[in-house]
Amino acid sequence: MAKSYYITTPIYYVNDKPHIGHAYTTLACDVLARFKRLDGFDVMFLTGTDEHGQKVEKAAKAAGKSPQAFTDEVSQNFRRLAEDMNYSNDDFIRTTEPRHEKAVQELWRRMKANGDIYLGSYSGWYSVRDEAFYTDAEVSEREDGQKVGPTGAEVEWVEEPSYFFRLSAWQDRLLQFYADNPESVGPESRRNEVVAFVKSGLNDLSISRTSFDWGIPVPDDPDHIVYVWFDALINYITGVGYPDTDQAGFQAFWPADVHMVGKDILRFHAVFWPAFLMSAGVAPAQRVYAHGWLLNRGEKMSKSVGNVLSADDLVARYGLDQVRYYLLREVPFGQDGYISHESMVGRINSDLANDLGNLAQRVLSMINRNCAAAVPAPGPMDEADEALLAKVRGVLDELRREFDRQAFHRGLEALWQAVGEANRYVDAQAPWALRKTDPDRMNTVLYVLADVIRRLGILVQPVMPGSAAGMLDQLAVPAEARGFADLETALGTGTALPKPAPVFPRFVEEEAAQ
RNA sequence: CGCGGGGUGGAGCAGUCCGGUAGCUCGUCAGGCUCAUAACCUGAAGGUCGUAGGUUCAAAUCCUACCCCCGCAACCA
Repeated sequence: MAKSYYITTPIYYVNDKPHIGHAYTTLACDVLARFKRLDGFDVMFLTGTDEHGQKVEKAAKAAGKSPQAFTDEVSQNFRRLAEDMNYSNDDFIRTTEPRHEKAVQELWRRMKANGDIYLGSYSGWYSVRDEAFYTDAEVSEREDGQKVGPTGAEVEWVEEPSYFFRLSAWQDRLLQFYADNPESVGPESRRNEVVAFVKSGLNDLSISRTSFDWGIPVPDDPDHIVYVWFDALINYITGVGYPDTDQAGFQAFWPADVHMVGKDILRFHAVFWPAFLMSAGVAPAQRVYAHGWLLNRGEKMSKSVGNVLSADDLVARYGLDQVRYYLLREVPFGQDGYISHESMVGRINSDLANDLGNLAQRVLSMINRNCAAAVPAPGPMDEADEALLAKVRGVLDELRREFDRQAFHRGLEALWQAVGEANRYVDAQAPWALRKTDPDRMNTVLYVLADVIRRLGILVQPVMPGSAAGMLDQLAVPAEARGFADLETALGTGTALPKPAPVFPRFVEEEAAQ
């Protein structure tokens, strides 16, 4: 039976316009999903949209639509993003689907049956203008005696009945869980934050609302709507068939291998979510990984500053695979990192066009011209040949190691070290000189290089599926011979090859606008 | 007494947990090659590792104090 791998993105709030941050998170998942598929895993890759809540209800009203019609429409933005970015998600979940309502209500019932849900009342300083509750510390008194929130908006003390999750009772079991599962939260610095937070004590969590309607009704108490975060997290098990836990999908894929999240929503995923699951008798996910922010030239992207980058624009300008490569290579995944036009052009021209693209082009051109446009038959291998092949063969294990801990930049670095070796080998062997002095040796060198390019092409597929396919097409590698298992075998000889064409164009700056 | 991240050659970073030749990418300069997308390869210059003390045979790495930068309202990955 194939090993299984289940990876999820957060579900995105429909009210948002997709931006580079959404693209980034899902990209990371897509690369892991593709990597695992090529590595022989049975993969489930889930993304989707979070569609309930007061804000959606209001936005729908403002648009003159029913919430369902409204979400039907705007959730398309995220489906389109998935297509534009060439994501390979296996499913796209919406929290408004019947299967999800069923899962949420069932999980709720089980948690309640276990005594972890009780009815209480939720109170706090509420600002109608901000639509938010504030703590005592955030509220101050104006000269006229009116209480105001941190934004200056007037707040009032409100109280409404609410169901609570007994999170406070889960502190010790959560700490035990983290201790028993050191990989359950990454990167390590985030894990430390989470553990520190839990150690500092946990309050019970309000998990229902009565002030609006757009959401999933609480079982047996339809005046209450399930709080959006509770609702949203459950999508991860809905996606694999919960509550039907006997079903093959659930059996194979749960607990999930990775929940990929932005650092801002780590607490929900690393504290609340495992507690919910354990309460219902379901195993928590094996790992939650919180990545950093992309900073536009060092500044945080925000709507108010107006410097939010869209994935579409970047792709239109630089190319899809270029953007996919750049985002994962330039920024260490667990940290915040700068992105800029200059560094993008640097990566495109140095790494892609000069190093990898040109390697393929120079080798394929020589084969095309000097080997009758077919893969040449090698003679005996010498030490240099073996050394290069050994280096390239070793990359897969490095990729496995680095990608399994979400260190994409490290994995790509290892891959590019092999590219560098290959370019040095070309210079050292100088096949263009061998053409006159020792054609047999030239054939061997070009064969080795062709096989190296094939291997690099296979390895780079998860990150740049389209461009990798282009490289492999030029070596006439059949579609069914492009998995990691095919790295066990060598390139066949004698195959006729098409005329080579550059795979990674250089980025040329446009002339300054007149 | 807020919290967190960070200060390493021109730029961006690794190394700091487990002290012992300061490494990588880009850039700059010089040279080589000419197969290739003006690409590739080699070499060089350039850092008293924020500051000041301390521990040690030895500190970027451990300890103490201090200085500086960034984030910590909302939107949001």
